[in-house]
Amino acid sequence: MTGAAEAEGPERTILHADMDAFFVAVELLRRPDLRGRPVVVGGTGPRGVVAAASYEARRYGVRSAMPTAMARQRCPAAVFLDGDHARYEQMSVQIHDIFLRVTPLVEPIALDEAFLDVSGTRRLFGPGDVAARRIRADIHDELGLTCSVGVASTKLLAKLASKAAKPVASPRGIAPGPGVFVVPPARELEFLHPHPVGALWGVGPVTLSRLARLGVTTVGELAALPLSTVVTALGAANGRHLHDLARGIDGRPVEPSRPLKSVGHEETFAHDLVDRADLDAVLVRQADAVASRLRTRDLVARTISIKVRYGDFTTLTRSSTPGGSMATGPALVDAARRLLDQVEVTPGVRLFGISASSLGAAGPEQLTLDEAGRPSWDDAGRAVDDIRRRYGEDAIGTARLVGTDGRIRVARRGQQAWGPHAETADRAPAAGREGR
DNA sequence: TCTGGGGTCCTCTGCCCT
DNA sequence: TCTGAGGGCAGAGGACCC
Repeated sequence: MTGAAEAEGPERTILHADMDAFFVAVELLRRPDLRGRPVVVGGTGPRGVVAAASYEARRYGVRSAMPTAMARQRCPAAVFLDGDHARYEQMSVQIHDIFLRVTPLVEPIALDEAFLDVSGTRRLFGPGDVAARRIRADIHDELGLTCSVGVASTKLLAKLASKAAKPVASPRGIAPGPGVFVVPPARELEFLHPHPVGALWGVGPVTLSRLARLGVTTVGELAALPLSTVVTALGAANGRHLHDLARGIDGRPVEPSRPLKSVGHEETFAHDLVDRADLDAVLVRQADAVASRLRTRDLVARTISIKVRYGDFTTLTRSSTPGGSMATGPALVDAARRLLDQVEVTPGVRLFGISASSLGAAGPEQLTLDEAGRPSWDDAGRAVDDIRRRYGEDAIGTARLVGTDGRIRVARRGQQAWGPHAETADRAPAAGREGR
């Protein structure tokens, strides 16, 4: 199967391109001295998690999403680096541009991976495996990064194929992967069915244990079960979907653009917060960031949700749809405060977050007679956005965003992507306690 | 070992209305 | 007038993805 010539036929040809240890690879571009060493990128603070590990670190059992503390135990010799989300975003844009040279049908899945539908580009670029090799070569030559590409007729198979194309790290060493892996249409089930059932998209720990109770451990075993049994165990929608996937049925198209459904910010604190005033400062900062991102995309929200996670990890959410649309910081703050009022904070809050949903396009607003002719909060918000674009994110903010050191602290997307930073671990309530 | 952040989608429940 | 069925919607929570 590996590297085999692509079969002829009317089938779709879908590529799944996935960068190898992406965040680590980007860091190695500026730290080439670390090549060949175990490197871990992620949150280096007390509650951080691993975002990516070099293959050298994976030999010691370090995996992404693992608590950093555990990674340090498994591989004390590793170099631990704070992630730089903004830099990965920049690099992701360049990768995306390379994908777009091959086909306009590119569906980004994450910063470092995407599906590409190349069914219609055979005349220009040749069969799928040839297009895949071209993408690999361009990314390597122009950006200095390596990626693995799976080629198949469906998204699921292409994704599994890209995994088969990757290097494999084990305690014995690192086995290089083929880089491109093709699943010919005639051999799809032969490839798919031996995979562990957890390899299916949508099978997490809970579904895995439910399937284990049915004696199912491989995709082939799931495919052999009657649909009714699967639906009883997993529910109608999920059961049907997974049963189809297990039989190689996956008609999901590559979707280049999907509308955004929600915009949110959440933050885990280095130490649990017990003071309502501290949480309020976080709430204002997050609402400010969410409002700014809504305005950037010309969106308004009808629903606001808050999320509270306590020290024992129990998590609750509260949401409301007050009527009318929200896109300004003050509107989001007011709505979120009303929700926070319903929640007990004294047990100690580990994580707090705000999310805006039921999004729609921003349009002309119906003003009251009192509001007409006066500058609105929306105008003020746009002015703030403009000043931040010109002079930096911390150039302006509400009084509530000013810290005890007099500096303005603004929440930014991905700023704290993998847990609280080590250097901010002891000053979690970042903003001051003055009112707005 | 002790569990991030930003999302999407699904299910269940309760309420309101017809 | 009361009651139940059923649809639509909001809210809460769970599961999953990278």
